[in-house]
Amino acid sequence: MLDIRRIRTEADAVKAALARRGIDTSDIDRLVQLDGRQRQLASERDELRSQIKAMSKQVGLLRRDGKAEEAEAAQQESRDLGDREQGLAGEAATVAEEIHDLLLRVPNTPSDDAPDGGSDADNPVLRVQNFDPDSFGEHQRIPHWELGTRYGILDNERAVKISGAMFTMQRKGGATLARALLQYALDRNAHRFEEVRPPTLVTSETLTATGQLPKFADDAYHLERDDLWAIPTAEVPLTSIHRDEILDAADLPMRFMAATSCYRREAGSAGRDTRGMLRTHEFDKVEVFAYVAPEQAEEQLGEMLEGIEATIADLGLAYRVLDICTGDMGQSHHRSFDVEVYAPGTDQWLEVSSVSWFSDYQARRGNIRYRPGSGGTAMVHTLNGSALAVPRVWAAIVETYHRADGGIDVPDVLLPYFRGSDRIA
RNA sequence: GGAGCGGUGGCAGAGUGGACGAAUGCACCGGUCUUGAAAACCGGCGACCUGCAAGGGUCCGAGGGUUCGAAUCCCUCCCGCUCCGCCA
Repeated sequence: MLDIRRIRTEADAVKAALARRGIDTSDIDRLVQLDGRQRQLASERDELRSQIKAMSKQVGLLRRDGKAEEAEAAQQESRDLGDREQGLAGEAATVAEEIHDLLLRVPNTPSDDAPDGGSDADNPVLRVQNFDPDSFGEHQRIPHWELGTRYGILDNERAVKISGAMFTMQRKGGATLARALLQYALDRNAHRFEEVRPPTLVTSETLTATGQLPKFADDAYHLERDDLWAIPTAEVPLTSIHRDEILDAADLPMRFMAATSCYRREAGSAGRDTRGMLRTHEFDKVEVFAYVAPEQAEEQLGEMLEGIEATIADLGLAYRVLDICTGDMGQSHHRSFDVEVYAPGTDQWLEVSSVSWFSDYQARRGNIRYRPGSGGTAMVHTLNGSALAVPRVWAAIVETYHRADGGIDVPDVLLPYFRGSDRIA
């Protein structure tokens, strides 16, 4: 969430920044108004409390000195002050609640560097790598779900029987490929990031810190009896590792990575990309994450993007990098880049990674601070990126590595994970 | 799930209705001493809100309640430990 002090002192600048997302900014006006009222109420209450405290001390002294009548009078006066204070407290609680609810729903302000735009159609393509459209043969122009069925490495029919629509199951070399990709991505990043196996069922507080709650509750799986949520990405538990803590500046940046299953209800997506495994309710992903001091954020962002590009490039896949525009950014994002791989079978660019800088938006929601050299405490910045989202990379590999004479090769960098085989199928 | 015991500052740990935001120790920071360091000694040392400042206010797991006054009493919940049950 945004800093209420920033909203108070720079309301116009905040509104201008949010307007670049193409959203209504009347919430900011309302927040400024509520904030003024809250501050007024707080100062009145502080004054009353101060009087009550002084009065109570006097009561104690009077009673000790045996002056019962005077003590009784002071008690009565203190009671009256207490009643007034109660009234103010009630109003203050109402105002505080409205402020909190509003703040949780106001999105992050985009970075000045983020390009303007209204939708994903406006995202500038920063670069295209390894891509030559004429290099693909007819045998590579077959969608992965056809190849998957042909070679028995994808069995979605049975996945649907087991779990319903939009679930997927890989078998044999296809299953090996999915697991190999996870291990490959972890190994690629192990020199920079601490490996973590976090819980994948989390509390509402955890899901609120990253921004999925309260606005996007419908997108997540909820286990009602236990009030737990299935994570949509490892970003969720990783961000909450140090929630409600104050970090030592010397420890920053702190970097974590995790391979987890991710669960998404994907409401409203039926009918598009539902074949194969491009869009499913459950998939595996390796996520990289960092807590940094604000001045370290841009460098960390560049480093993450670079690492992710190298991971994809070394798999021998064509990819491109998009600079996400203000109209397409997620609620919590301050700056964001997408990496898309080229899937020849369907002639599509598939989003396999999103590298994002959240400024202090998530840190404030999760109360994650550090002690800067200047003294006191300040909010950290958080960043994360998908190091490798398995299903779409799986699809691109199966299509790209399909041989003209039949069979599917293992990309060189994955050979160590294939038990001596050099064939996926 | 049942029974018992707990939850206090970075850590350990006192405090069971009245000057407690909280003793003490450790850790940490500054200083004295020393060629340097250690030791010793002196001083400092929580977070947050508000205010130009002086100051005022909030926070002892969370939320409610009793009281003139709550870390302290009562209720609910959460978490931890021990034992039992169950279990990969």
